[in-house]
Formats: sequence, C-alpha cells, structure tokens
Amino acid sequence: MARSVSAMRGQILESALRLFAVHGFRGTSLQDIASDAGCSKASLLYHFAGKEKILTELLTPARDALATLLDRVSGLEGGRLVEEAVVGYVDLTLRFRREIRLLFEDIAEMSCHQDLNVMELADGLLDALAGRSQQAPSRVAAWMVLGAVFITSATDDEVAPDEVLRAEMIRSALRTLDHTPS
Amino acid sequence: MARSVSAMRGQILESALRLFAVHGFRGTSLQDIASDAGCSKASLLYHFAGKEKILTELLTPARDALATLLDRVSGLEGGRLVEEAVVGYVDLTLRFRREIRLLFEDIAEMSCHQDLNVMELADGLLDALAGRSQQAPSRVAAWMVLGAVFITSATDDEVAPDEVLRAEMIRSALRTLDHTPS
DNA sequence: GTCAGTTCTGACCGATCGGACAGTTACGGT
DNA sequence: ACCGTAACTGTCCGATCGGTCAGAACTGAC
Repeated sequence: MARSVSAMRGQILESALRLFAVHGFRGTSLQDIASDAGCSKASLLYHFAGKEKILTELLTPARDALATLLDRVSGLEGGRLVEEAVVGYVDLTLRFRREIRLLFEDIAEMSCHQDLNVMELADGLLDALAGRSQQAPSRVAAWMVLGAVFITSATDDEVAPDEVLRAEMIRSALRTLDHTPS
Repeated sequence: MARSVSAMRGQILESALRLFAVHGFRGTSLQDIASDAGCSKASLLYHFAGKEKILTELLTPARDALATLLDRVSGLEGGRLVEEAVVGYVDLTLRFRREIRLLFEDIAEMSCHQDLNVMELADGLLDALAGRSQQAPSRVAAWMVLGAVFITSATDDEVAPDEVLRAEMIRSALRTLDHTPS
C-alpha cells in the first residue's frame, strides 16, 4: 500500500509526537510508533534515517522559532530587550507545549512509576505555595515557583554562589507568589 | 571479597547517584554502576531488588524531606504558610541538587546529542532574559524565569485557561527579572 | 502493457539490557 | 574446627531494541 508521498511521513511524525509526549522518547520504541501510525517499522526507517532523526524533526520547528526570537531581540537593549524576550519566550513555549511535554515525560514516568508517589507530594507543595487558593492565577504562580526553583537548583554551581542563589530564589519566589488578584 | 555489611551497598548508591547525574537513569546500565562501584552486576542485584529500587533509594531522602516540609506547614495559613513553604522548598532543592540534576540529565543528554544544539540557543535566551547582565542575581533570575515558563507551559491545560496562563507567566516573569541590585 | 522509480514490508541480525540462579568465598558465633 | 549465614560472582537467559536488506507492491509516465 504505497500511499501518496508525504501522507505516511506526516502520520509518522504525528504518532511519534503523541507517543513521545506520553511515554517519553526512550520509553517509545520504533515498533510503538509504527503500530500507531499503521505501518511497518521498516517503513519508519525508510522515511527517517534513525530514531533520533524523528525527534530532531519534531523539535526543529521549536528550535528555529527560538533562534528567530533571539535574532529579533539581538538589537534591543534594556527594558525593551527583556520585555520582548519574555513575551516571545512565553508565546513560544505555549505554541510548542506538546514538544516541551515530551521532554519532561521521561522524568514524569520515572517519578510516578516508583513506590514513592512524588506526584501527590508535588500537589501538596503546589497547594502550599498557592496559599491553599484555588484561583487560577495563584495556581499558575505556584507552578512557576515550583518550576523556577526546581530548575535553578539544578544549574551549575558556577552560575552563582550558594548564598546568592538561595537569597535570590527566595526573594523572586515570594514576589511571584504575592500577586494582586485582577 | 565479602566486605563489611553496608560498605559495598553504600558504594553502589554513591556510584549510581554520580552516574545517573551524568548519563541519566536510562542512560546508565547496571554494568556501568557495577564497574564504577568495583563489583559484579550480580552483586548489585543481591543488594537491590532491581534497577528501579536503586533509584527509589536514592530519591527517598528527598521525598521524605518534602513530606516533612509539607507536614510542618500544614497548620499554617496566609503569609506564614507561603513564606515557610518557599524557604523550606528552596533549602530542600539546594540540599538535593545532585538528585534533581539526575532527573534532568535524560533531557539534557537528549537535547545536546542532536544536530540541533539547543544549549547554545538556551544560553542566548538566558543572556536576553538577564538583559545582557553578567551579575549573579540577574543570571539567577533569568534562570528562574526560563525554568518557570518552561515547566508551567508543560502543565495540564486544566490548570488555567490559556489566556490566564499567558498573562500570568508574562507578569510574573517580568516581576522576577525587574530585580533591584543589592 | 511496460518500465523506472518510489514506497513499503517481512524476516533477520547484532547488540544490549535487566534479571535469574547455582555455586563460591568470607565472616562470625559456638 | 565447624557451620550457618551473609556477601559476592560467573554464567546464562529471554526480551527488546535499533537497524539492515532483499524484494514485493504500488504509482505515474510513456
């Protein structure tokens, strides 16, 4: 069943993106993708030189969009620079939510599958950070603080001395959470 | 060479934590850990029921620390609640930096190994978010925004409507970056 | 119909991995 | 010295995975 040129190719990418976003890159086999896309594993490797090439093709649009953004703000300075970078970055992450999710799925799958159900605790932490509020803005702010501290703590030690790191994280986190309801 | 009771066990955990933090969980084989710890792969499986159990044991202290924190703030409310939660969370992440890093290494390895060198672009974005500043507080704030937006965009759609999500992310990010130098 | 080129597939391969198991070595109590 | 137990290992196994390859199936141009 030799279909039209790009039909199967597109279908493969679609299936891969969905499966990667659910089971992660390493947690998804070529056979999984092939079955979902409705073709043989060999057909995958006819269209793509390898498993990594599929991932590359999926992430390239996001990469290009980021490069474009950086190019656009390269001539700016001061407040304009920061503002444009922030808005552009936020819009970019929202546009490529599925692609970002697939990057995290390996972590999520790893944390959930264990005896230690971290997710329940994460919910508790989220509640505390949001001050037990159920309002959407509070929840979003809590998520941001959770992610910000989590990722920042994983940076190289050379980014900043521990004292600065700690002080800045606490200060920024409290400012983020002290939102004024719209 | 049967050593004392927990000597090899501890060595295994140490090697595993280090290797996981470098090559990720899935990127590290039992043989890798065994070689690094100086024992046989079979010895690993004598001390630990399986590969996942090693990871579980490595993450358990962090999990327990988080549970303790949540228990401690469970009786608090309002400003005290948020403040205690933030400080406790920050200190916790700094204490378990290596454990957090290992969670990210699968992502990092995946993003670097590709043709698309996202890391270079990430550096550029970091520069822009920091307003081209090289000061430590600015760099930390930029890292926090990068992580906050990245993780928040990966949350379930049900956390908040897209409009609220976008507005809140931009607002919080700008506040975080508009720091007053100490 | 013919034929060249694209698309697709079944069967197979080598490598790797997590894990099982029987057997060996070392240790500590008696 | 003896022995039960804990610590450790060499070897093997089944499963899975990414990838190869020769050839079949299909398509469009002539």
